[in-house]
Amino acid sequence: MLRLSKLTDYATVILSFMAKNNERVCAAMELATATGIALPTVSKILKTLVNAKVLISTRGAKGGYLLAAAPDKITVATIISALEGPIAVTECSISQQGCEQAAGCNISGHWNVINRAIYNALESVTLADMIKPQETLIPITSLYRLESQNVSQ
Amino acid sequence: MLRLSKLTDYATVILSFMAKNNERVCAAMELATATGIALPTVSKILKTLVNAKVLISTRGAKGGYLLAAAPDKITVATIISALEGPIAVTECSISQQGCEQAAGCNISGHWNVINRAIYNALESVTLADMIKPQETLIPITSLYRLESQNVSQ
DNA sequence: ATAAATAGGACTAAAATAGTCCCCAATGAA
DNA sequence: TTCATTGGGGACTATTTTAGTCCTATTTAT
Repeated sequence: MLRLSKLTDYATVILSFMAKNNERVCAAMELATATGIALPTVSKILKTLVNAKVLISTRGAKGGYLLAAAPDKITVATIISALEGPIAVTECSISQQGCEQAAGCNISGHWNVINRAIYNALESVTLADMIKPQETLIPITSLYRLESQNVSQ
Repeated sequence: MLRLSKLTDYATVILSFMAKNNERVCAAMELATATGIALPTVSKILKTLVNAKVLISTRGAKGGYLLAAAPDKITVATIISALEGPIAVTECSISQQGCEQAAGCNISGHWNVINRAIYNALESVTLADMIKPQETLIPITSLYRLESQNVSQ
């Protein structure tokens, strides 16, 4: 299914909330309450996002978290790679030395083409896009074509 | 990292081998030997691919597996959805009823746009492409841009 | 000082994935 | 017609990954 982890999903929810409250420092506790995600989990995600420089943190009383850039400068690709590491579909695309079966495997170049296409798709959507009303963005026909895929499974 | 499961990776290796030996029936045992993947695992993957109609099987002595279509008609999207189910990045994109937090969540439409872009990328590469020599397909510049992403992790 | 926050990391629990095995069904050949 | 060969289906186990929690240290406003 080419799944994103739950934590990444949570991260987009948290960041969307923050983007709507742009320029305001939010404490972890506030974000947990607002999103309904447990505090320790929110906290873990926020720390990761700080390390990836998506957020800036302030310690101490009245501290909290703030977006490190404007919502239209933060892409989905950035968020995903912050939580999951490099955006690539196979192990061998990440480490340059390839897999054990490197000798018999001539297909890594093709995965790179695929990875690049996926990366471009993720790079083209920003946090600002995500908080826009969605009606402007769904071409109904595309949903139908996606669903017809599901049938084969 | 947006990972594909190992089984899917194996499937591409197995199918690539079969594509190179197109029109020849291959037994599971032969494929296991050729790819270095354990027989029970190969067998499991082959069964899945038969169910998804990517392969056709023949039982009994001299039986085995055959591609159900020409290599240039079998896309990577087909292979991936055979093994992993619908190609979508979030749970909520699959079931139409959305997640528990549906009320507060306005972003599913945006995931659909992303899913579609990814699906198109995967649909545009076929098994025939994958067995071509890879030199013809890697634009070096794209690799550099992909690597610069990895740094942030 | 003290209370309110984040930082870092260890740890546990739960879930998904990978891998194996067994018994059945089909088929071709001796 | 019997037997070796090959796939079909599914249960089961082990492993790995992911999710989630918790503890202690550090920072800072009041």
